[in-house]
Amino acid sequence: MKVTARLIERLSTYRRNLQRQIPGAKTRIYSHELAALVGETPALVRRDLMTIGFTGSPAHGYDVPGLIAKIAELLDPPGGAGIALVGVGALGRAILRYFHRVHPEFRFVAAFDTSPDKVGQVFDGCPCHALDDMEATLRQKLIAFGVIAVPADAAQVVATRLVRNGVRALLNFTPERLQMPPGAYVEDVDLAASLEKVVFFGRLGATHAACPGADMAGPESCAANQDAYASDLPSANS
Amino acid sequence: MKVTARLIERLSTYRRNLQRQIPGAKTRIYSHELAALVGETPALVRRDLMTIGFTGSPAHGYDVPGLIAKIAELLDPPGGAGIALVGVGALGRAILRYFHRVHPEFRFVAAFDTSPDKVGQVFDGCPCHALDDMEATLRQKLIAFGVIAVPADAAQVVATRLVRNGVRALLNFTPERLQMPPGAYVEDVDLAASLEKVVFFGRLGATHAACPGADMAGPESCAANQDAYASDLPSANS
DNA sequence: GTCACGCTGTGAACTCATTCACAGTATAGC
DNA sequence: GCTATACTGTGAATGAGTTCACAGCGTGAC
Ligand SMILES: NC(=O)c1ccc[n+]([C@@H]2O[C@H](COP(=O)([O-])OP(=O)(O)OC[C@H]3O[C@@H](n4cnc5c(N)ncnc54)[C@H](O)[C@@H]3O)[C@@H](O)[C@H]2O)c1
Ligand SMILES: NC(=O)c1ccc[n+]([C@@H]2O[C@H](COP(=O)([O-])OP(=O)(O)OC[C@H]3O[C@@H](n4cnc5c(N)ncnc54)[C@H](O)[C@@H]3O)[C@@H](O)[C@H]2O)c1
Repeated sequence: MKVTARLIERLSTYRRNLQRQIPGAKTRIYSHELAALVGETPALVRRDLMTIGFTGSPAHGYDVPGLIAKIAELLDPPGGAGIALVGVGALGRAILRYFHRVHPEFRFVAAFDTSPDKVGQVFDGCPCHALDDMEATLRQKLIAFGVIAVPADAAQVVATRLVRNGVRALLNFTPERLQMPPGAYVEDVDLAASLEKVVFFGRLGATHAACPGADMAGPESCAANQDAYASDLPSANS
Repeated sequence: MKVTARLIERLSTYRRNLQRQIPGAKTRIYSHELAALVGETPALVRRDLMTIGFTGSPAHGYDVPGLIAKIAELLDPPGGAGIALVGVGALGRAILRYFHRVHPEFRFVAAFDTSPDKVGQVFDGCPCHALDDMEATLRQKLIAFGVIAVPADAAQVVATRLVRNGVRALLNFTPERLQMPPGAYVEDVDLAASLEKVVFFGRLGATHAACPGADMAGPESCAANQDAYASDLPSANS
Protein backbone atom coordinates (compact mmCIF):
# COMPACT_ATOMS: atom_id res chain seq x y z
CA MET A 1 0.00 0.00 0.00
CA LYS A 2 1.55 3.25 -1.14
CA VAL A 3 0.63 5.86 1.43
CA THR A 4 1.20 9.49 0.56
CA ALA A 5 0.42 12.57 2.61
CA ARG A 6 -2.32 13.57 0.19
CA LEU A 7 -4.00 10.21 0.60
CA ILE A 8 -4.03 10.61 4.38
CA GLU A 9 -5.45 14.10 3.99
CA ARG A 10 -8.25 12.85 1.77
CA LEU A 11 -9.03 9.88 4.01
CA SER A 12 -9.34 12.32 6.87
CA THR A 13 -11.86 14.42 4.98
CA TYR A 14 -13.75 11.39 3.74
CA ARG A 15 -14.24 10.28 7.30
CA ARG A 16 -15.11 13.70 8.64
CA ASN A 17 -17.67 14.28 5.93
CA LEU A 18 -19.21 10.86 6.37
CA GLN A 19 -19.58 11.48 10.07
CA ARG A 20 -21.13 14.87 9.46
CA GLN A 21 -24.04 13.25 7.61
CA ILE A 22 -27.21 12.76 9.60
CA PRO A 23 -26.23 9.61 11.42
CA GLY A 24 -27.92 6.58 9.98
CA ALA A 25 -29.50 8.48 7.11
CA LYS A 26 -27.36 6.56 4.68
CA THR A 27 -25.54 3.41 5.54
CA ARG A 28 -24.32 2.99 1.97
CA ILE A 29 -22.71 5.50 -0.32
CA TYR A 30 -21.54 5.54 -3.94
CA SER A 31 -18.18 6.86 -5.00
CA HIS A 32 -19.76 9.77 -6.85
CA GLU A 33 -21.76 10.77 -3.78
CA LEU A 34 -18.74 10.74 -1.52
CA ALA A 35 -16.80 12.56 -4.21
CA ALA A 36 -19.39 15.35 -4.32
CA LEU A 37 -19.31 15.56 -0.55
CA VAL A 38 -15.59 16.24 -0.41
CA GLY A 39 -15.07 17.91 -3.78
CA GLU A 40 -13.08 15.20 -5.53
CA THR A 41 -13.68 13.01 -8.55
CA PRO A 42 -15.39 9.63 -8.21
CA ALA A 43 -12.41 7.94 -9.82
CA LEU A 44 -10.08 9.29 -7.19
CA VAL A 45 -12.37 8.19 -4.39
CA ARG A 46 -12.49 4.66 -5.80
CA ARG A 47 -8.74 4.63 -6.25
CA ASP A 48 -8.21 5.76 -2.67
CA LEU A 49 -10.52 3.17 -1.23
CA MET A 50 -8.86 0.56 -3.36
CA THR A 51 -5.50 1.70 -2.03
CA ILE A 52 -6.55 1.14 1.55
CA GLY A 53 -8.09 -2.18 0.61
CA PHE A 54 -11.68 -1.23 1.24
CA THR A 55 -14.07 -2.73 -1.18
CA GLY A 56 -17.66 -1.88 -2.07
CA SER A 57 -20.34 -3.48 -4.14
CA PRO A 58 -21.50 -2.26 -7.53
CA ALA A 59 -25.03 -2.63 -6.36
CA HIS A 60 -24.98 -0.59 -3.16
CA GLY A 61 -21.70 1.25 -3.16
CA TYR A 62 -19.62 1.35 -0.01
CA ASP A 63 -20.71 0.53 3.50
CA VAL A 64 -20.47 3.77 5.47
CA PRO A 65 -19.83 2.47 9.00
CA GLY A 66 -17.38 -0.04 7.60
CA LEU A 67 -15.50 2.64 5.73
CA ILE A 68 -15.36 4.88 8.76
CA ALA A 69 -14.02 1.97 10.78
CA LYS A 70 -11.44 1.13 8.15
CA ILE A 71 -10.18 4.69 8.04
CA ALA A 72 -10.08 4.83 11.82
CA GLU A 73 -8.08 1.64 11.94
CA LEU A 74 -5.59 3.24 9.59
CA LEU A 75 -5.39 6.74 11.01
CA ASP A 76 -6.09 6.48 14.70
CA PRO A 77 -3.22 5.40 16.88
CA PRO A 78 -4.14 2.44 19.07
CA GLY A 79 -3.66 4.18 22.39
CA GLY A 80 -5.07 7.51 21.31
CA ALA A 81 -2.71 10.31 20.37
CA GLY A 82 -1.09 12.31 23.15
CA ILE A 83 -0.29 15.75 21.78
CA ALA A 84 1.68 18.65 23.24
CA LEU A 85 1.11 22.31 22.40
CA VAL A 86 3.96 24.75 22.70
CA GLY A 87 2.99 28.41 22.79
CA VAL A 88 -0.35 29.09 24.42
CA GLY A 89 -0.96 32.37 22.62
CA ALA A 90 -4.00 33.44 20.65
CA LEU A 91 -3.57 30.72 18.08
CA GLY A 92 -2.64 28.04 20.58
CA ARG A 93 -5.71 28.73 22.68
CA ALA A 94 -7.98 28.69 19.65
CA ILE A 95 -6.63 25.28 18.78
CA LEU A 96 -7.02 23.89 22.29
CA ARG A 97 -10.56 25.14 22.44
CA TYR A 98 -11.59 23.88 19.04
CA PHE A 99 -10.15 20.40 19.28
CA HIS A 100 -11.29 19.96 22.84
CA ARG A 101 -14.84 20.72 21.79
CA VAL A 102 -15.17 19.20 18.38
CA HIS A 103 -12.34 16.67 18.00
CA PRO A 104 -11.61 15.29 21.45
CA GLU A 105 -10.03 12.28 19.80
CA PHE A 106 -6.96 14.48 19.48
CA ARG A 107 -5.89 14.58 23.11
CA PHE A 108 -3.89 17.66 23.99
CA VAL A 109 -2.39 16.39 27.21
CA ALA A 110 0.16 19.13 27.91
CA ALA A 111 0.94 22.70 26.92
CA PHE A 112 4.11 24.70 27.45
CA ASP A 113 4.67 28.42 27.60
CA THR A 114 7.26 30.86 28.89
CA SER A 115 4.74 33.31 30.26
CA PRO A 116 4.21 33.03 34.04
CA ASP A 117 0.61 34.12 33.43
CA LYS A 118 -0.08 30.91 31.58
CA VAL A 119 1.97 28.36 33.50
CA GLY A 120 -0.13 26.50 36.00
CA GLN A 121 -3.39 27.31 34.29
CA VAL A 122 -5.53 24.72 32.55
CA PHE A 123 -6.84 25.56 29.09
CA ASP A 124 -9.73 23.41 27.95
CA GLY A 125 -8.54 20.49 29.93
CA CYS A 126 -4.93 20.96 28.95
CA PRO A 127 -2.52 21.98 31.73
CA CYS A 128 0.14 24.53 30.85
CA HIS A 129 3.64 23.78 32.14
CA ALA A 130 6.83 25.79 32.35
CA LEU A 131 9.44 25.04 29.71
CA ASP A 132 11.65 23.54 32.41
CA ASP A 133 9.15 20.78 32.91
CA MET A 134 9.18 19.83 29.27
CA GLU A 135 11.54 16.90 29.43
CA ALA A 136 9.85 15.30 32.40
CA THR A 137 6.33 15.89 31.12
CA LEU A 138 6.94 14.64 27.61
CA ARG A 139 8.53 11.43 28.84
CA GLN A 140 6.09 10.83 31.60
CA LYS A 141 3.04 11.25 29.38
CA LEU A 142 4.70 9.49 26.43
CA ILE A 143 3.89 12.38 24.13
CA ALA A 144 4.72 11.63 20.52
CA PHE A 145 3.21 14.62 18.70
CA GLY A 146 3.67 18.35 19.01
CA VAL A 147 2.08 21.56 17.81
CA ILE A 148 4.31 24.61 17.56
CA ALA A 149 2.59 27.97 18.00
CA VAL A 150 5.39 30.08 19.44
CA PRO A 151 6.92 33.14 17.80
CA ALA A 152 9.06 32.23 14.79
CA ASP A 153 12.43 32.83 16.46
CA ALA A 154 11.68 30.30 19.18
CA ALA A 155 10.41 27.61 16.83
CA GLN A 156 13.66 25.80 16.05
CA VAL A 157 14.81 25.61 19.65
CA VAL A 158 11.47 24.34 20.80
CA ALA A 159 11.23 21.83 17.97
CA THR A 160 14.66 20.42 18.72
CA ARG A 161 13.82 20.08 22.34
CA LEU A 162 10.56 18.26 21.59
CA VAL A 163 12.18 15.84 19.22
CA ARG A 164 14.98 15.13 21.67
CA ASN A 165 12.39 13.91 24.11
CA GLY A 166 10.40 11.47 22.10
CA VAL A 167 8.22 13.64 19.90
CA ARG A 168 8.21 12.25 16.40
CA ALA A 169 6.01 14.58 14.41
CA LEU A 170 5.16 18.25 14.51
CA LEU A 171 2.52 20.62 13.26
CA ASN A 172 4.33 23.90 12.68
CA PHE A 173 2.48 27.21 12.37
CA THR A 174 5.66 29.21 12.13
CA PRO A 175 7.15 30.38 8.82
CA GLU A 176 10.49 29.00 10.03
CA ARG A 177 11.67 25.87 8.20
CA LEU A 178 12.55 23.41 10.91
CA GLN A 179 15.69 21.32 10.83
CA MET A 180 14.76 17.83 11.94
CA PRO A 181 16.61 14.59 12.36
CA PRO A 182 15.76 12.04 9.71
CA GLY A 183 12.65 10.11 10.60
CA ALA A 184 10.82 13.04 12.13
CA TYR A 185 7.85 14.47 10.28
CA VAL A 186 6.94 18.13 10.03
CA GLU A 187 3.67 19.44 8.66
CA ASP A 188 3.85 23.15 7.98
CA VAL A 189 0.79 25.36 8.03
CA ASP A 190 1.68 28.65 6.44
CA LEU A 191 -1.31 30.94 6.76
CA ALA A 192 0.45 33.89 5.19
CA ALA A 193 1.14 31.87 2.06
CA SER A 194 -2.46 30.67 2.02
CA LEU A 195 -3.75 34.22 2.21
CA GLU A 196 -1.32 35.21 -0.49
CA LYS A 197 -2.82 32.57 -2.76
CA VAL A 198 -6.29 33.84 -2.04
CA VAL A 199 -5.27 37.35 -2.96
CA PHE A 200 -3.45 36.28 -6.10
CA PHE A 201 -6.10 34.03 -7.54
CA GLY A 202 -8.90 36.30 -6.48
CA ARG A 203 -7.24 39.08 -8.35
CA LEU A 204 -6.74 36.96 -11.42
CA GLY A 205 -10.40 36.06 -11.37
CA ALA A 206 -11.14 39.72 -11.79
CA THR A 207 -8.70 40.38 -14.56
CA HIS A 208 -9.30 37.30 -16.61
CA ALA A 209 -13.01 37.04 -16.04
CA ALA A 210 -12.52 33.45 -14.89
CA CYS A 211 -9.69 31.32 -13.66
CA PRO A 212 -9.89 28.46 -16.11
CA GLY A 213 -8.75 30.93 -18.73
CA ALA A 214 -5.76 30.14 -20.90
CA ASP A 215 -2.92 29.85 -18.50
CA MET A 216 -3.76 29.55 -14.89
CA ALA A 217 -5.20 26.88 -12.68
CA GLY A 218 -4.89 26.36 -8.97
CA PRO A 219 -5.59 22.82 -7.86
CA GLU A 220 -8.98 23.57 -6.46
CA SER A 221 -9.27 27.00 -7.89
CA CYS A 222 -12.59 27.59 -9.44
CA ALA A 223 -13.70 24.98 -6.99
CA ALA A 224 -17.18 25.18 -8.39
CA ASN A 225 -18.76 21.83 -8.69
CA GLN A 226 -20.98 23.87 -10.83
CA ASP A 227 -23.94 21.53 -10.80
CA ALA A 228 -25.43 22.89 -7.62
CA TYR A 229 -24.99 26.55 -8.38
CA ALA A 230 -27.80 27.32 -10.74
CA SER A 231 -30.04 27.47 -7.72
CA ASP A 232 -29.75 30.50 -5.58
CA LEU A 233 -28.69 30.31 -1.96
CA PRO A 234 -27.33 26.80 -1.39
CA SER A 235 -28.44 27.16 2.19
CA ALA A 236 -26.16 25.46 4.68
CA ASN A 237 -26.37 21.94 3.43
CA SER A 238 -25.30 18.50 4.62
CA MET B 1 4.00 32.11 -17.70
CA LYS B 2 2.29 29.09 -16.18
CA VAL B 3 1.16 30.02 -12.70
CA THR B 4 0.09 27.27 -10.34
CA ALA B 5 -1.01 27.52 -6.74
CA ARG B 6 2.14 25.75 -5.58
CA LEU B 7 4.29 28.28 -7.38
CA ILE B 8 2.51 31.13 -5.64
CA GLU B 9 2.94 29.41 -2.32
CA ARG B 10 6.67 29.00 -2.88
CA LEU B 11 7.11 32.55 -4.09
CA SER B 12 5.44 33.71 -0.93
CA THR B 13 7.84 31.73 1.23
CA TYR B 14 10.84 32.80 -0.84
CA ARG B 15 9.97 36.39 -0.18
CA ARG B 16 9.17 35.94 3.47
CA ASN B 17 12.41 34.12 4.11
CA LEU B 18 14.45 36.64 2.21
CA GLN B 19 12.92 39.44 4.22
CA ARG B 20 13.59 37.61 7.46
CA GLN B 21 17.35 37.69 6.79
CA ILE B 22 19.26 40.39 8.60
CA PRO B 23 18.47 43.25 6.24
CA GLY B 24 21.38 44.09 4.02
CA ALA B 25 23.48 41.18 5.25
CA LYS B 26 23.30 39.64 1.82
CA THR B 27 22.24 41.49 -1.26
CA ARG B 28 22.93 38.47 -3.44
CA ILE B 29 21.90 34.87 -2.99
CA TYR B 30 22.53 31.60 -4.84
CA SER B 31 19.78 29.17 -5.69
CA HIS B 32 21.16 26.60 -3.29
CA GLU B 33 21.20 29.09 -0.44
CA LEU B 34 17.63 30.15 -1.02
CA ALA B 35 16.70 26.51 -1.42
CA ALA B 36 18.18 25.67 1.98
CA LEU B 37 16.35 28.60 3.51
CA VAL B 38 12.95 27.39 2.41
CA GLY B 39 13.56 23.64 2.27
CA GLU B 40 13.40 23.12 -1.47
CA THR B 41 15.86 21.93 -4.07
CA PRO B 42 18.10 24.39 -5.91
CA ALA B 43 16.76 23.18 -9.23
CA LEU B 44 13.21 24.01 -8.23
CA VAL B 45 14.21 27.46 -7.05
CA ARG B 46 15.90 28.18 -10.37
CA ARG B 47 12.94 26.83 -12.28
CA ASP B 48 10.56 29.01 -10.27
CA LEU B 49 12.59 32.15 -10.79
CA MET B 50 12.85 31.32 -14.46
CA THR B 51 9.09 30.92 -14.56
CA ILE B 52 8.52 34.40 -13.21
CA GLY B 53 11.16 35.77 -15.56
CA PHE B 54 13.67 36.74 -12.91
CA THR B 55 17.21 36.18 -13.92
CA GLY B 56 20.44 35.96 -11.93
CA SER B 57 24.09 35.80 -12.77
CA PRO B 58 26.28 32.73 -12.47
CA ALA B 59 28.85 34.84 -10.73
CA HIS B 60 26.77 36.35 -7.94
CA GLY B 61 23.50 34.50 -7.96
CA TYR B 62 20.28 36.46 -7.67
CA ASP B 63 19.84 40.05 -6.52
CA VAL B 64 17.88 39.90 -3.30
CA PRO B 65 16.09 43.27 -3.34
CA GLY B 66 15.34 42.80 -7.00
CA LEU B 67 13.84 39.40 -6.40
CA ILE B 68 11.74 40.66 -3.51
CA ALA B 69 10.49 43.47 -5.73
CA LYS B 70 9.71 41.08 -8.58
CA ILE B 71 7.71 38.81 -6.29
CA ALA B 72 5.88 41.79 -4.83
CA GLU B 73 4.99 43.01 -8.29
CA LEU B 74 3.51 39.62 -8.99
CA LEU B 75 1.74 38.88 -5.72
CA ASP B 76 0.73 42.21 -4.25
CA PRO B 77 -2.41 43.76 -5.62
CA PRO B 78 -1.81 47.35 -6.77
CA GLY B 79 -4.21 49.01 -4.35
CA GLY B 80 -3.41 46.76 -1.42
CA ALA B 81 -5.76 43.93 -0.57
CA GLY B 82 -8.93 44.70 1.35
CA ILE B 83 -9.93 41.60 3.27
CA ALA B 84 -13.04 40.75 5.28
CA LEU B 85 -13.16 38.33 8.19
CA VAL B 86 -16.39 36.53 9.01
CA GLY B 87 -16.57 34.98 12.45
CA VAL B 88 -14.67 36.84 15.12
CA GLY B 89 -14.20 33.83 17.39
CA ALA B 90 -11.02 32.49 18.91
CA LEU B 91 -9.48 31.70 15.54
CA GLY B 92 -10.67 34.87 13.88
CA ARG B 93 -9.20 37.04 16.59
CA ALA B 94 -5.89 35.20 16.48
CA ILE B 95 -5.74 35.90 12.78
CA LEU B 96 -6.62 39.57 13.12
CA ARG B 97 -4.00 40.00 15.81
CA TYR B 98 -1.26 38.18 13.98
CA PHE B 99 -1.65 39.79 10.59
CA HIS B 100 -2.19 43.21 12.09
CA ARG B 101 1.11 42.93 13.90
CA VAL B 102 3.34 41.00 11.57
CA HIS B 103 1.78 41.27 8.10
CA PRO B 104 -0.05 44.58 7.92
CA GLU B 105 0.17 44.39 4.14
CA PHE B 106 -2.88 42.17 4.42
CA ARG B 107 -5.45 44.77 5.36
CA PHE B 108 -8.38 43.35 7.28
CA VAL B 109 -10.77 46.22 6.77
CA ALA B 110 -13.99 44.70 8.09
CA ALA B 111 -15.15 41.84 10.27
CA PHE B 112 -18.62 40.38 10.65
CA ASP B 113 -20.18 38.40 13.47
CA THR B 114 -23.61 37.51 14.77
CA SER B 115 -22.74 38.02 18.40
CA PRO B 116 -23.91 41.36 19.82
CA ASP B 117 -20.87 41.27 22.11
CA LYS B 118 -18.60 41.62 19.14
CA VAL B 119 -20.52 43.94 16.84
CA GLY B 120 -19.37 47.51 17.21
CA GLN B 121 -16.03 46.57 18.72
CA VAL B 122 -12.74 47.09 16.93
CA PHE B 123 -10.29 44.18 16.93
CA ASP B 124 -6.73 45.11 16.07
CA GLY B 125 -7.85 47.94 13.88
CA CYS B 126 -10.62 45.94 12.27
CA PRO B 127 -14.20 47.03 13.03
CA CYS B 128 -16.76 44.28 13.59
CA HIS B 129 -20.10 44.78 11.87
CA ALA B 130 -23.44 43.06 12.13
CA LEU B 131 -24.27 40.61 9.37
CA ASP B 132 -26.98 42.99 8.16
CA ASP B 133 -24.32 45.49 7.22
CA MET B 134 -22.45 43.02 5.10
CA GLU B 135 -23.74 44.04 1.70
CA ALA B 136 -23.19 47.74 2.27
CA THR B 137 -19.79 47.35 3.87
CA LEU B 138 -18.41 44.97 1.28
CA ARG B 139 -19.42 47.21 -1.58
CA GLN B 140 -18.44 50.44 0.05
CA LYS B 141 -14.95 49.21 0.96
CA LEU B 142 -14.58 47.29 -2.29
CA ILE B 143 -13.63 44.14 -0.45
CA ALA B 144 -12.52 41.38 -2.79
CA PHE B 145 -11.21 38.76 -0.36
CA GLY B 146 -12.74 36.95 2.57
CA VAL B 147 -11.71 34.72 5.46
CA ILE B 148 -14.31 32.33 6.82
CA ALA B 149 -13.96 31.42 10.50
CA VAL B 150 -17.55 30.74 11.49
CA PRO B 151 -18.95 27.40 12.65
CA ALA B 152 -19.15 24.88 9.85
CA ASP B 153 -22.94 25.01 9.43
CA ALA B 154 -22.84 28.73 8.71
CA ALA B 155 -19.99 28.57 6.23
CA GLN B 156 -21.91 28.00 3.00
CA VAL B 157 -24.46 30.71 3.66
CA VAL B 158 -21.79 33.20 4.58
CA ALA B 159 -19.63 32.28 1.59
CA THR B 160 -22.50 32.70 -0.82
CA ARG B 161 -23.33 36.05 0.63
CA LEU B 162 -19.75 37.25 0.35
CA VAL B 163 -19.39 36.13 -3.22
CA ARG B 164 -22.69 37.75 -4.14
CA ASN B 165 -21.27 41.06 -3.06
CA GLY B 166 -18.01 41.25 -4.89
CA VAL B 167 -15.74 38.91 -2.97
CA ARG B 168 -13.79 36.78 -5.40
CA ALA B 169 -11.65 34.54 -3.25
CA LEU B 170 -11.96 32.94 0.16
CA LEU B 171 -9.79 31.40 2.80
CA ASN B 172 -11.94 28.76 4.45
CA PHE B 173 -11.12 27.27 7.84
CA THR B 174 -14.24 25.19 7.94
CA PRO B 175 -14.35 21.50 7.00
CA GLU B 176 -17.36 22.31 4.81
CA ARG B 177 -16.69 22.12 1.04
CA LEU B 178 -17.99 25.36 -0.33
CA GLN B 179 -20.07 25.56 -3.48
CA MET B 180 -18.86 28.53 -5.48
CA PRO B 181 -19.76 30.06 -8.79
CA PRO B 182 -17.14 29.44 -11.47
CA GLY B 183 -14.37 31.98 -11.28
CA ALA B 184 -14.28 32.21 -7.52
CA TYR B 185 -11.32 30.75 -5.71
CA VAL B 186 -11.42 28.90 -2.42
CA GLU B 187 -8.38 27.98 -0.38
CA ASP B 188 -9.21 25.46 2.29
CA VAL B 189 -7.23 25.17 5.50
CA ASP B 190 -8.13 21.92 7.19
CA LEU B 191 -6.36 21.78 10.51
CA ALA B 192 -7.94 18.52 11.54
CA ALA B 193 -6.56 16.85 8.42
CA SER B 194 -3.15 18.40 9.07
CA LEU B 195 -3.09 17.06 12.60
CA GLU B 196 -4.20 13.71 11.31
CA LYS B 197 -1.20 13.64 9.01
CA VAL B 198 1.10 14.49 11.88
CA VAL B 199 -0.28 11.64 13.93
CA PHE B 200 -0.13 9.18 11.07
CA PHE B 201 3.39 9.88 9.91
CA GLY B 202 4.69 10.32 13.41
CA ARG B 203 3.38 6.90 14.23
CA LEU B 204 4.92 5.39 11.13
CA GLY B 205 8.25 6.92 12.02
CA ALA B 206 8.13 4.88 15.19
CA THR B 207 7.13 1.63 13.62
CA HIS B 208 9.39 1.71 10.63
CA ALA B 209 12.37 3.34 12.25
CA ALA B 210 12.42 6.01 9.53
CA CYS B 211 10.04 7.40 6.98
CA PRO B 212 12.08 6.98 3.81
CA GLY B 213 11.68 3.27 4.34
CA ALA B 214 10.27 1.07 1.61
CA ASP B 215 6.86 2.39 0.92
CA MET B 216 5.98 5.71 2.42
CA ALA B 217 6.92 9.27 1.79
CA GLY B 218 5.07 12.43 2.64
CA PRO B 219 5.99 15.39 0.49
CA GLU B 220 8.07 17.07 3.11
CA SER B 221 8.10 14.19 5.49
CA CYS B 222 11.52 13.56 6.83
CA ALA B 223 12.03 17.19 6.10
CA ALA B 224 15.58 16.95 7.35
CA ASN B 225 17.92 18.73 5.08
CA GLN B 226 20.29 16.57 6.89
CA ASP B 227 23.41 18.62 6.28
CA ALA B 228 22.92 20.89 9.25
CA TYR B 229 21.90 18.27 11.73
CA ALA B 230 25.14 16.68 12.76
CA SER B 231 25.62 19.65 15.04
CA ASP B 232 23.62 19.70 18.20
CA LEU B 233 21.11 22.41 18.94
CA PRO B 234 20.59 24.34 15.71
CA SER B 235 19.87 27.36 17.82
CA ALA B 236 17.24 29.65 16.37
CA ASN B 237 18.93 30.61 13.15
CA SER B 238 18.46 33.23 10.47
C1' DG C 1 -36.01 -16.28 -15.34
C1' DT C 2 -33.94 -12.97 -18.19
C1' DC C 3 -32.34 -8.38 -19.38
C1' DA C 4 -30.61 -3.84 -18.92
C1' DC C 5 -28.58 -0.82 -15.95
C1' DG C 6 -25.22 1.43 -13.17
C1' DC C 7 -21.71 0.77 -10.25
C1' DT C 8 -17.04 -1.01 -8.72
C1' DG C 9 -12.16 -2.33 -9.46
C1' DT C 10 -8.29 -1.46 -12.13
C1' DG C 11 -4.69 -1.40 -16.09
C1' DA C 12 -3.33 2.04 -18.99
C1' DA C 13 -3.03 6.76 -20.49
C1' DC C 14 -2.19 11.08 -19.39
C1' DT C 15 -1.08 15.42 -17.10
C1' DC C 16 1.42 18.04 -14.12
C1' DA C 17 5.51 18.80 -11.18
C1' DT C 18 10.09 18.08 -10.08
C1' DT C 19 14.77 16.74 -10.86
C1' DC C 20 18.67 15.70 -13.93
C1' DA C 21 22.32 17.03 -16.38
C1' DC C 22 24.84 19.91 -19.08
C1' DA C 23 25.97 23.87 -22.22
C1' DG C 24 26.95 28.62 -21.61
C1' DT C 25 29.21 32.24 -19.00
C1' DA C 26 31.06 35.57 -15.72
C1' DT C 27 34.40 35.92 -12.33
C1' DA C 28 38.64 35.05 -9.27
C1' DG C 29 43.12 33.53 -9.03
C1' DC C 30 47.33 33.12 -10.97
C1' DG D 1 45.53 37.49 -20.27
C1' DC D 2 44.30 32.73 -19.50
C1' DT D 3 42.41 28.95 -16.96
C1' DA D 4 39.69 26.66 -13.51
C1' DT D 5 35.60 27.19 -11.04
C1' DA D 6 30.95 27.43 -9.74
C1' DC D 7 27.05 29.10 -10.93
C1' DT D 8 22.71 29.97 -13.98
C1' DG D 9 19.19 28.76 -17.57
C1' DT D 10 16.85 25.09 -19.58
C1' DG D 11 15.60 20.88 -22.65
C1' DA D 12 14.85 16.38 -21.58
C1' DA D 13 14.01 12.60 -18.38
C1' DT D 14 11.73 11.04 -14.66
C1' DG D 15 8.26 10.55 -11.37
C1' DA D 16 3.90 11.38 -8.91
C1' DG D 17 -0.76 11.79 -8.94
C1' DT D 18 -5.01 11.75 -11.32
C1' DT D 19 -8.26 10.53 -14.74
C1' DC D 20 -9.89 7.50 -18.50
C1' DA D 21 -12.25 3.80 -19.97
C1' DC D 22 -13.97 -0.53 -19.77
C1' DA D 23 -14.60 -5.47 -18.19
C1' DG D 24 -17.23 -7.77 -14.78
C1' DC D 25 -21.06 -8.24 -11.88
C1' DG D 26 -25.08 -7.96 -8.64
C1' DT D 27 -29.67 -6.08 -8.60
C1' DG D 28 -34.21 -4.52 -9.71
C1' DA D 29 -37.68 -4.47 -13.32
C1' DC D 30 -40.59 -6.98 -15.88
N1 LIG E 1 -2.21 33.78 14.99
C1 LIG E 1 -2.12 33.58 13.67
O1 LIG E 1 -3.10 33.77 12.95
C2 LIG E 1 -0.87 33.11 13.03
C3 LIG E 1 -0.80 33.09 11.65
C4 LIG E 1 0.35 32.63 11.03
C5 LIG E 1 1.41 32.21 11.81
N2 LIG E 1 1.33 32.21 13.14
C6 LIG E 1 2.49 31.75 13.93
O2 LIG E 1 2.09 31.22 15.16
C7 LIG E 1 2.77 31.89 16.21
C8 LIG E 1 1.85 32.08 17.39
O3 LIG E 1 0.83 32.96 17.02
P1 LIG E 1 -0.03 33.69 18.12
O4 LIG E 1 -0.96 34.58 17.42
O5 LIG E 1 -0.61 32.67 19.04
O6 LIG E 1 1.07 34.55 18.90
P2 LIG E 1 1.03 34.98 20.43
O7 LIG E 1 2.07 36.01 20.61
O8 LIG E 1 -0.36 35.26 20.85
O9 LIG E 1 1.47 33.66 21.21
C9 LIG E 1 2.78 33.24 21.36
C10 LIG E 1 2.84 32.47 22.68
O10 LIG E 1 4.10 31.79 22.75
C11 LIG E 1 4.65 32.01 24.05
N3 LIG E 1 6.09 31.88 23.91
C12 LIG E 1 6.99 32.80 23.48
N4 LIG E 1 8.23 32.28 23.45
C13 LIG E 1 8.10 31.00 23.86
C14 LIG E 1 9.03 29.94 24.04
N5 LIG E 1 10.32 30.08 23.77
N6 LIG E 1 8.55 28.77 24.49
C15 LIG E 1 7.25 28.60 24.76
N7 LIG E 1 6.33 29.56 24.59
C16 LIG E 1 6.76 30.75 24.16
C17 LIG E 1 4.19 33.37 24.48
O11 LIG E 1 4.19 33.48 25.87
C18 LIG E 1 2.77 33.39 23.89
O12 LIG E 1 1.86 32.83 24.82
C19 LIG E 1 3.21 33.21 15.60
O13 LIG E 1 4.38 33.66 16.18
C20 LIG E 1 3.42 32.87 14.15
O14 LIG E 1 4.73 32.47 13.92
C21 LIG E 1 0.20 32.66 13.78
N1 LIG F 1 -10.05 27.25 16.22
C1 LIG F 1 -9.47 26.26 15.55
O1 LIG F 1 -8.38 25.82 15.87
C2 LIG F 1 -10.13 25.66 14.36
C3 LIG F 1 -9.58 24.52 13.81
C4 LIG F 1 -10.16 23.96 12.68
C5 LIG F 1 -11.29 24.52 12.15
N2 LIG F 1 -11.82 25.62 12.69
C6 LIG F 1 -13.02 26.19 12.08
O2 LIG F 1 -13.09 27.56 12.30
C7 LIG F 1 -14.33 27.88 12.89
C8 LIG F 1 -14.14 28.99 13.90
O3 LIG F 1 -13.34 28.51 14.96
P1 LIG F 1 -13.30 29.26 16.34
O4 LIG F 1 -12.43 28.48 17.23
O5 LIG F 1 -12.95 30.68 16.12
O6 LIG F 1 -14.81 29.13 16.84
P2 LIG F 1 -15.60 30.18 17.77
O7 LIG F 1 -16.83 29.49 18.22
O8 LIG F 1 -14.67 30.75 18.78
O9 LIG F 1 -15.97 31.38 16.79
C9 LIG F 1 -17.03 31.37 15.92
C10 LIG F 1 -17.49 32.82 15.75
O10 LIG F 1 -18.39 32.89 14.67
C11 LIG F 1 -19.52 33.68 15.08
N3 LIG F 1 -20.64 33.25 14.27
C12 LIG F 1 -21.46 32.19 14.45
N4 LIG F 1 -22.36 32.11 13.46
C13 LIG F 1 -22.11 33.14 12.63
C14 LIG F 1 -22.69 33.60 11.42
N5 LIG F 1 -23.70 32.94 10.84
N6 LIG F 1 -22.18 34.69 10.84
C15 LIG F 1 -21.13 35.34 11.39
N7 LIG F 1 -20.54 34.95 12.53
C16 LIG F 1 -21.02 33.86 13.14
C17 LIG F 1 -19.67 33.43 16.55
O11 LIG F 1 -20.33 34.52 17.16
C18 LIG F 1 -18.21 33.35 16.99
O12 LIG F 1 -17.71 34.61 17.30
C19 LIG F 1 -14.80 26.58 13.55
O13 LIG F 1 -16.17 26.50 13.59
C20 LIG F 1 -14.23 25.53 12.66
O14 LIG F 1 -15.12 25.21 11.64
C21 LIG F 1 -11.26 26.20 13.80
